[in-house]
Amino acid sequence: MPELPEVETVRRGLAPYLEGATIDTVTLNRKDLRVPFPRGFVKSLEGRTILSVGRRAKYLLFRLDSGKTWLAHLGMTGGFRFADFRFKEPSRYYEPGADIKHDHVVVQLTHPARGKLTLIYSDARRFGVMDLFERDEDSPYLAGLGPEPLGNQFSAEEMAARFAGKSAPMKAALLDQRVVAGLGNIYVSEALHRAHIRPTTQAKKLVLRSGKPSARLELLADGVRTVLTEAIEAGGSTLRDFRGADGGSGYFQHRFAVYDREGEPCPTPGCTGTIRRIVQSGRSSFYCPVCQKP
DNA sequence: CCACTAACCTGTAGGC
DNA sequence: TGCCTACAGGTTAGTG
Repeated sequence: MPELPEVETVRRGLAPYLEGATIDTVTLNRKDLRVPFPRGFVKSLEGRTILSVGRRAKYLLFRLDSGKTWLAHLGMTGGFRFADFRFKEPSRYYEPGADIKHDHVVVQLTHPARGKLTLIYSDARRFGVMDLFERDEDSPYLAGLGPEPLGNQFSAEEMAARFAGKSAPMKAALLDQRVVAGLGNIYVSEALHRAHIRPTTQAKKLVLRSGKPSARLELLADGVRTVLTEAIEAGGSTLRDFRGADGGSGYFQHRFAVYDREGEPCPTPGCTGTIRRIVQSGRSSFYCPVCQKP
């Protein structure tokens, strides 16, 4: 579910409900997700007010009035929702019609204007992560991340510097969060298609001898920015009101040019190619063999 | 340092 | 219907 546009959509959905809200109770239904919850996690959240909901790459950052930051990563299947809840006992909730098997974190909050809310983190595969830290520099998850693709630091020149001498295929190079932070399997295929670059092309081939980016690398920087921006706009339009949303609906309304379209005609104007699927480092890549050059 | 694989975990879709 | 395999939006430890 979550690459950068999805996480940003979640952030925008959560912010109006969480900013200014005070956390009353936190219930962990297990002791870990991909890794254990940090020591003192519950105690550090309870009683605190959320000042803002931010995002870095695919990480959500809840800034607390204590100065600490609650970090959440959604992994593959993680999502937040506000429950239509009933409580039988203080720590056991009941939600009509919901499959609560994978609800791992239940947060009760009070918002000054919206009243009492129950926020639930659900994650079937448990590839998600939660952490707590004082300063962003202290977080092993945030350290080493490359530039935000929609920020000022990201550019073709920046990518050229990172790609110089790299023989790894572009697919792997763009999935590397140290190069650009926030792309995932879908948007790597989409951005490479826009730039007419094959996922198998070696990263260093897009860097000129002078060290400057090739024309296609310039196109790629634009492609990354535009595809992410368009996806955020598509997600934001249907998920603005986050209540009851499963975190994924709406997102799928964004139309992918090549992802999961094996056998379909290439959508590039005038192109006669057919989309192909290949596997690189265990993951699917989709591309057009006609308009995406090696 | 680089490139690649396996592993983490559960659910689902498709073939037979 | 059941059984089996392949695969799924992510990341990281381990290997050569």
